Amino acid sequence: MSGTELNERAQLLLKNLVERYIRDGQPVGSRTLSRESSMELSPATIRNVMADLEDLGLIHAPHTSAGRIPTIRGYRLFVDNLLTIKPLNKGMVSALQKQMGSSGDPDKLLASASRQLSDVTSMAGVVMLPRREQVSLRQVEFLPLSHNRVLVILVVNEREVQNRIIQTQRNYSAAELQQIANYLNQICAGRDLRLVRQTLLSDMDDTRSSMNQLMADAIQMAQQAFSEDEQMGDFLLAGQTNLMSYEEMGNVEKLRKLFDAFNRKRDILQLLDQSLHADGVQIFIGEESGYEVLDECSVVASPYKVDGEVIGVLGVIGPTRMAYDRVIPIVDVTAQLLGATLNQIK
Amino acid sequence: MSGTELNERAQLLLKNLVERYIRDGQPVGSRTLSRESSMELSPATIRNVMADLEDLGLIHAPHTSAGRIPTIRGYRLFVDNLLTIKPLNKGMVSALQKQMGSSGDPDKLLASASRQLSDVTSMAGVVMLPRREQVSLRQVEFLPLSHNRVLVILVVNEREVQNRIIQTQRNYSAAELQQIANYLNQICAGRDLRLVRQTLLSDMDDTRSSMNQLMADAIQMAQQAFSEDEQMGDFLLAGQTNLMSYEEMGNVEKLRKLFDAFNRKRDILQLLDQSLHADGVQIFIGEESGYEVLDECSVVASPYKVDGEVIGVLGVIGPTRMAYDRVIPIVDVTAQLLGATLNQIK
DNA sequence: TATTAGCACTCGTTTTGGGTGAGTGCTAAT
DNA sequence: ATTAGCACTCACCCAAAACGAGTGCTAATA
Repeated sequence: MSGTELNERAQLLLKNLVERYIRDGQPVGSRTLSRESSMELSPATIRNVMADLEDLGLIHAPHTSAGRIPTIRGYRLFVDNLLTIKPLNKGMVSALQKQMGSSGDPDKLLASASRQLSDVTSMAGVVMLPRREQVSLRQVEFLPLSHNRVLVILVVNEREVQNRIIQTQRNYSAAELQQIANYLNQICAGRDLRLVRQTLLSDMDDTRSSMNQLMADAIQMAQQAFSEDEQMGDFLLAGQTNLMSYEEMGNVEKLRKLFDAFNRKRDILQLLDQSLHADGVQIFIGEESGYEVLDECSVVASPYKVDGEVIGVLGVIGPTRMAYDRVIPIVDVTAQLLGATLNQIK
Repeated sequence: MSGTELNERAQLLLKNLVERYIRDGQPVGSRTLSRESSMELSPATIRNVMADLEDLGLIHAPHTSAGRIPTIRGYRLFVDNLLTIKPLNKGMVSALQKQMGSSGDPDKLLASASRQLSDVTSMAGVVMLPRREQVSLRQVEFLPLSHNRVLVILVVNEREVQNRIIQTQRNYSAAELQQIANYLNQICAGRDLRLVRQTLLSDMDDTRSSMNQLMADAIQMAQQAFSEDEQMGDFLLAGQTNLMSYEEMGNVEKLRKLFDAFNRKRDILQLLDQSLHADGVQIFIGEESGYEVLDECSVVASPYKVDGEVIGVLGVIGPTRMAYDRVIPIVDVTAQLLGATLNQIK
């Protein structure tokens, strides 16, 4: 019984313990477990087994005379080996399907997916926006504003519209700007934005003298207009407030730190990034994530694909004590549905 | 002493009481007030006055043997008649000025203003986005997508870019779309979007037969593209998490309701709307706002103007017990700075 | 040898109750 | 009109006691 291996009985007991604890949040003792678990064992026997489980660091007692609760390692073992996942029933799937809607707008879809995740799980839903590793320029347009400023509209990746405002040396007329845009569209359309920037840079040196002024201006303007976007990825979060109802979040100070992390975005993004190249559902339990603010949270995440290629990650953030058997398939299915729906409107 | 009028002494006492309570959050008793207030009065006398103030509903005691705290009406009287506002020192103003920055982008400005409000006051800062009562169309552009869908880019109000995706009857080539856009730009540019929609509607009936197919298509497309935006106003909120540190928000359930209201947006918008046509700083104390979630909050708001015309509202949301003498000028000045800065880059 | 009953023990939680102190309202004296 | 004096209230703190869920260990049992 000692050593590092777990016999079947111990595993089953651990499973029961974790399930019970997830159900009602109280430390579970030997008596309870004896009644609960299908096998007929006296509390005393169970106590012996639990002592072993504690030695292995899978459960621990918050104080001497309390029942046991799973440790992070306990949850891990549970999730990896012991969990029996409840497949979603058909109705559920098609409800999700329907509710996702199919508005032509991908942004709306992503938002709807994150809301759905949060609604269905009563936790926080998160959808990481597709990373635009390479952004291919489709079209650029310039409109004059007052005070030597120009409104730049970029259409990239076939369908995304960005706009920014740049400062110019002098006032350009609408016609001049049109000409400049035409020129840039000619040489840039369909090409990657980064490449374009490099090309322009060398172009400028090469042919500085040989170009007419307008062309030179065009290139200068493009430098500004195409400047690095700088925005590290982004994500949509829904249902943060759901997290406020869990007693493990009763501590307002912790809650605040968590919400601050959501606003800061960076940590959450880095974490989600880790699931980007995994396949299938990934689970980070408590401190495993490596981020202190997520100490008492678990993250269930899955990449979603369009055309067989991963373009983003979605998932759920909630307390460590969550119904993994229900949440995992929900995240899984939502990722698939989102992928499929995005595929349709591609 | 009885009746509904307050003599000078009672007012001064109330002022001291509110100031003291705002400073350290404890119910304040007669002894404290006797020491604190400059006039020489024994605690007993002060108790008599306080009894009167209580009868008038300006203060109340949380329990028999505690000091008094201001009621909503007490705060109101204090804010309206008793408050001595600390003007901001020059350094503060120019610091705000500088920090607001002057990036050409109005959106960034608004965001920066709300962040600033929250940083400086340690509460939540809010900036209501300019209402686009009438949106004048500057330019429209169509780009073909797959599956009979078209990406529409609208430039309205000289500088704002909107984009949406519409579904069409058949596939149009880029050239066709270009033609349609040209046609629409000709007849619509510079005009109000609502008017345009109406005009198109009647045009369609009038001249159905006389037009060529493409024109008819154009009008149909415009119907979709210009369809009512539907988005009720919007606002930018910063520093919500600041609110989590106030003990009056210790109650997580209340906090959750408040945050939900922030997400719902509607209530907050309606409240801010009320300040839209007021001039100068407006203050809603506790339940005065009429929204239950704001029971223990006050809102200090001010409209901001461009070109002498009010285009939005900004302000601060925090606990009822806030330093009004400091917050009011901050909101006031920020509104003016924001207006001025927007004016510059108009 | 594995299981179990029994038992002393631990320790968080709840209850009780006295003491303290800040603050009150009332009354009578100034 | 103001104030001193006084009895009273009540949240808060602290310690002791009662409680009870659960434990580890040991010895008996199948």
